[in-house]
Amino acid sequence: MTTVAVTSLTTTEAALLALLAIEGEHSAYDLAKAVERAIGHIWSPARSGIFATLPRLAKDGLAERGGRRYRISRAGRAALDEWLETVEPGARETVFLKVFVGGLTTSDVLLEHVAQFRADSEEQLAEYRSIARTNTNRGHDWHHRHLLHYAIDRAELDIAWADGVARALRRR
Amino acid sequence: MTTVAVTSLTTTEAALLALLAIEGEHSAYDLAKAVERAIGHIWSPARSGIFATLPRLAKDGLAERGGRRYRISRAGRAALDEWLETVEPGARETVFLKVFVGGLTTSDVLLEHVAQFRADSEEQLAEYRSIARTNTNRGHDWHHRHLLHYAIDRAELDIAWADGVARALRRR
DNA sequence: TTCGCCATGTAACTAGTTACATGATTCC
DNA sequence: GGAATCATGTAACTAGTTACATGGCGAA
Repeated sequence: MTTVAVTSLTTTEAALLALLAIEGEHSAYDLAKAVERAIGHIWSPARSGIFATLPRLAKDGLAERGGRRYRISRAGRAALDEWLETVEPGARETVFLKVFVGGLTTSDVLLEHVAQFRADSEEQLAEYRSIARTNTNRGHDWHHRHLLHYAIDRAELDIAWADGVARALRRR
Repeated sequence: MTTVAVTSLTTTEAALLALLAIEGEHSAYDLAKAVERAIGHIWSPARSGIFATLPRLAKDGLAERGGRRYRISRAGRAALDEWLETVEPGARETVFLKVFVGGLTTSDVLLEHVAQFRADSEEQLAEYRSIARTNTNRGHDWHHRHLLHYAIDRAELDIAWADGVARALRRR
């Protein structure tokens, strides 16, 4: 009988595994540089966090260490795949990250993420619209209204983005 | 010679002080309800965090405790005012919070926050546009491009919002 | 040769969370 | 009078941060 560790990845762990999967073997320092250049616009762990996370990945068997360099292991790739394929409602930031490293998975998986993102945004939009109907525009409501408008525009932007990405994915 | 504690407020502390300033005396439980109803759309501490924070505010002299109820103290109001008036670059979420409770400060202060927010967004927009020019749309760049478009649209939305809020504030 | 920056980490802290515990109240 | 739910908290954990330490190595 084998025991399977079902500990799911933190976002930082997933992002680093994804980087290792994309860019191959790297040292912590190099990964920190790589983060700063690219993925950091989406997910940006502190340099010290990278140095702390990589040995943990190695200890857990998700990465292999050779000297100061790390590369993703077979188990790490499996964990990463599971993370990539797990759709969860309300996880907006991780959807962005998953699309960013979307080359590591299939269009079908990405479509599921995008669909969930769209559904979440629709829900938010409905809620904000409902709040807007009760806004009196007097007193503190005057200020709140600006944020409501922003939230509504933002939700609409999110929906349009989701639709655009979905169309592009299906066209592939 | 007097010693002044210059410990600045955490976002949760500021949000709770602002709620106390707006809604008057409340218990932790009532504040948790109030958070859920309104300000929670912008800043949403866990219920247990509220229970933990209020006694700390009282200990620090920023709130006065009567039984289980708290109200903001003179020192608390001063700390809140300073928080409200402190403009810092790149603090997007707190700008939303400050606008939300904007009735506690002046239009001039809010205009400064909004101007900083706009400047931050312009900077982001320029950076993302510059990245977009180097995007090849091949391989991983194909995926990155979707996020770049989103980031650009988002920055443009932010700028338009800042302009709209600024106009409204000046019209008051 | 010494000054500074590159590369690699560690230790302490922070702001928050989830999960649990427990007395008081209300409803059937 | 027992069950649910309200009201109030605490303890342990988490994912991250900032600030500091330190050895090597290249340039003036």
